Amino acid sequence: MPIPEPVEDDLARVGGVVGLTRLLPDRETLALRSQQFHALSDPVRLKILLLLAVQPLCVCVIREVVAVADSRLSYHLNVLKKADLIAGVAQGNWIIYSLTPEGERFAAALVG
Amino acid sequence: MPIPEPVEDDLARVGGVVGLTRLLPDRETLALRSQQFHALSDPVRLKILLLLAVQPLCVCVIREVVAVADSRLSYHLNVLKKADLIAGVAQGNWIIYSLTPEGERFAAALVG
DNA sequence: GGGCTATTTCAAGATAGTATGAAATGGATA
DNA sequence: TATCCATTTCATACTATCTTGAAATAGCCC
Repeated sequence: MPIPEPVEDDLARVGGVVGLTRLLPDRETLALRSQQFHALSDPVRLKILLLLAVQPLCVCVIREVVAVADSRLSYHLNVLKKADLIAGVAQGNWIIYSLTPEGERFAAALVG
Repeated sequence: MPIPEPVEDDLARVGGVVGLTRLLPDRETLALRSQQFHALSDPVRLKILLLLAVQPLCVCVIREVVAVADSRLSYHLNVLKKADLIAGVAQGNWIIYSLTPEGERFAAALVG
């Protein structure tokens, strides 16, 4: 395979195509990361993450701020939950959501 | 609207629902960020970003490592390009892709 | 110019993600 | 128990994203 020279020189230094391939994370890690990024690929979910970065909130408050239908909000909360970015604990009739450690990491990167 | 007490106390401190709403970025910023996250929500694109974090590469080398069809690779490169995470410069018959500053930011966050 | 190569573009179908409203769940209160 | 309220679940329609193979583009070399 012919390769442009400036690329070829550096490529040799990292062990060629084989060397590059070895630098990549395994399939599971890539799947996990892409799931996390997917969870943040929507403005509604991004808002939720940023809100929970301020403080834990019940669904009722989140709904007021984000202004979407109940079922839609629930759907997006679930996407974030499945990506392990947020978690909810029942408190009487309410559910209070907060960021997981992973969620904190992303929120911090997003703000900073 | 009734609110669970532990939430209500903190909520008052940040200015209630109105205060929370003001903390959120504007629509364009949210759209930009969600586009960036979407661009990274796929294992193939994640691989590409990580590869380009090592060094600039032509499509031919990326294809070897990622092992997908030409048109499919081109599609994913374009998603990353539209999100302004990578950029390509033609070099003779090749196109050499590298990370943009934004792409570097994400790659660094991903590795660290 | 003619042929070769790297990469992109296009159109089509296949798949995945999202919105919506109605119904279900489950805790609280009386 | 009956009722109310916050939230989720479900079914369905809709929309966006992805894959595939074939064709197009554009630079290089003879």
